[in-house]
Amino acid sequence: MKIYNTLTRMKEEFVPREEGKVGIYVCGPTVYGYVHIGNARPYVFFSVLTRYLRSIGYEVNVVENVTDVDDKIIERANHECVPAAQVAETYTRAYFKDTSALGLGRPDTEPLATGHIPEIVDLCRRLVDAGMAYETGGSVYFRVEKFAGYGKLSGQKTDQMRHCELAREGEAKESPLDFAVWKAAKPGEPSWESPWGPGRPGWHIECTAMSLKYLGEGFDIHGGGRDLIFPHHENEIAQAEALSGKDFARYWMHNGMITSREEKMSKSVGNIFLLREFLKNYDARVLILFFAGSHYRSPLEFSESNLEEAAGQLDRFRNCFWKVDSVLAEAEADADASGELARAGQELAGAIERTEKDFEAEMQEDLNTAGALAALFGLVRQINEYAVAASSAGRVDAGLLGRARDLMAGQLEILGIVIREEDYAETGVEAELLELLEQREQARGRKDFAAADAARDRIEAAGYEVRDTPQGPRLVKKT
RNA sequence: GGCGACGUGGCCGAGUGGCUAGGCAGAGGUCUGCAAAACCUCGUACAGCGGUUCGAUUCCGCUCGUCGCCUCCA
Repeated sequence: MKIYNTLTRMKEEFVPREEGKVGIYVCGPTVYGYVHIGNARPYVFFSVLTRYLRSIGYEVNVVENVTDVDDKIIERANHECVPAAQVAETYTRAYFKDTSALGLGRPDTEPLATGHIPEIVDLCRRLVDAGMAYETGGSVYFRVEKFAGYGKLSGQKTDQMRHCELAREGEAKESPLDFAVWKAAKPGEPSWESPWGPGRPGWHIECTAMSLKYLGEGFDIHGGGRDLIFPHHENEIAQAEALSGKDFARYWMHNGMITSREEKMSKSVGNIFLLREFLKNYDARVLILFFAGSHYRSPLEFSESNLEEAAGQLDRFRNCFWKVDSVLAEAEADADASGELARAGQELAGAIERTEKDFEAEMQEDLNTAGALAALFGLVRQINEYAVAASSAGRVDAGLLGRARDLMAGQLEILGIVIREEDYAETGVEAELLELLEQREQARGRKDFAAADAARDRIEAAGYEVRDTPQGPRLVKKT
């Protein structure tokens, strides 16, 4: 398959380090607040990538970190007058809870920065020993000018950077470009013992340490949001490659930003929407479809109308599953079709083949989920068409229709969408509603449509749609 | 100032040197008492200006516009 590699700015054929195996490191959150929609995009996207790679036979190991010690966390803790560790713990727990609610499972390993202090200190020490970093005032800084490859990921040239010439208070860096790998602790800050006195990791070093620990030098894919390219990922590369001289990661994948009101969703702009709030109002799958509807590298506008559109797509899939189940339940199984049904069957068989091929081709092309989705909708149409023919013929090629449904379900699952019977099933409906439905039928029988509609309104108020089919009225749960 | 991306029909959003994206909304039709669901038909779009080409929305250049990064950020 092809993957766009930020490092080379090209789509490249994906060749893993070790045949059949893929190691992926994704930059997870810094836990100083609740996860917002923008944070959710990489989480969702890299889970799609993972499932896709597994579906084509790779053994995938995904590591997604949690940075639970950082300036932002300390800032927030000071602001709220609570220990930093408490802030980190609160939001780490919330992060697991909120993202789990997306129903996408978990990465294989989710290491915490604070659980890897020895590895981080060791990395810092080796950088100092190699002359790539230096200690001053209890902090350790990376000597950017000593690393020739600096800027290769972001395309930044060190001499062109617009940087603050003034060192911040307490910083005595040799060059403004240098960045902290270890920060001396100020009173009251969380700290760990180190050869340079009590301190804590700088931002960036935790990702280098943990990715190397869990995936090793030269692992396959490193991912995260575009906004991490510089300085975060650039610095990760510097820290790792300054020591080994070897490539740190082979492919760098970056998702585009979620925007809101045409601007990047970020706390500083004040246009964030929390994932937990979203999930109160929408099905998680609406968000997943919303993301899948555009290419992962493109910016994507988070808006009510765009979400409604995704919700409509979810409904379309759901209705298709409902129709398949209805037909399989109500039509007589008969693989020997003739006439109209035979023709529809042939078209469906063709659609199955085509969808399989198209979906695959789209995913192979740098995970073009929007194209893959389009392929799926083509299958939906063909399934619906077949269902109409089968329903009116009263016969169905159950094997064929079942294959179509399984293909649809399997591909949707790769994208992160699972549609279950309970999403539309009539089972478990309260007797009262069935009673109302019966009343409606009787009213319709005597052409008392006012009464029939009143009964339907009450059913709908209870959360069900009434769909009249050739086999009689059916109830379908509303979304 | 430097680096990078993008500008597609009413909206969202793929893609391509010549051949239907898809979804939503809209119009008409089929079915239906109505509705819902579904199916059928309908829109000939690619910011502007040049250039390359037999032919460009697709390649190149310029202009305009939007956005991201260069500071914390998914």
